[in-house]
Amino acid sequence: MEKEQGKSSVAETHASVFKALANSSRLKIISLLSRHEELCVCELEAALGHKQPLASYHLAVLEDAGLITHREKGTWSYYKLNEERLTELLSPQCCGSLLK
Amino acid sequence: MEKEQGKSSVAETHASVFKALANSSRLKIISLLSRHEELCVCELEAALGHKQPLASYHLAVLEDAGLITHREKGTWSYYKLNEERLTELLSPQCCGSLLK
DNA sequence: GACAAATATCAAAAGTTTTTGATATAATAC
DNA sequence: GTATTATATCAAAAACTTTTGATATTTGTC
Repeated sequence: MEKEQGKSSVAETHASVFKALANSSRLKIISLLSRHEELCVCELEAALGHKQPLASYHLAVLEDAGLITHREKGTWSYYKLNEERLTELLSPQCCGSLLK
Repeated sequence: MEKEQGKSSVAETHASVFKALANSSRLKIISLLSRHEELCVCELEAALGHKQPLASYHLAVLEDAGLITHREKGTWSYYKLNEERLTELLSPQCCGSLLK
């Protein structure tokens, strides 16, 4: 997905991260990744009960927001949580209930 | 606005708070309220450059999410930040750049 | 009580995000 | 090289959110 830039105000910058968090499937992905180090699309797809393009879409949104990263190995894509970014954003309490 | 209930999972509950935060006008309201103790709709409306119904709409979304409260005095409504709720949700770093 | 001001609420329009199904690409197994 | 599997991307449809303008309600002032 595009590395769209040009957001200006503090409010806009923050709003775009909260947008990425504002969806329960994406929060489930974050939670799954917090317990698994790395997961590929087909594992997440299965865990969420989503069709593959939908899983890929949510992963792209999260990656765009800098909340996850991925590496490719053959035809596989392994996604990984950017836990640092998340803990610099959310309170320990909130991380405690979201991650784990 | 309605006190809609029935959200189930942790992910859904969290997603609904992040939805409220996922909009730059609402983050501006939060920021304004963090420096003013209380503001009425017409002050926020002016500060944001919004029409009155739009300001009321965003305030209702924030209040629904438990991020602000209000009291009425005559025909006026004074809105106030629920700073506790915000600091239990967001990191000190994030509060630092959002509030103030 | 007529008038104006502050707010809420409503329904429709405009805009955005999510979901779907189809297709493309690349790697691996036969 | 054919088939299969994992993924991405696309365009259209469905769902949802935001914005608007109109109107209603309540309170305070003359």
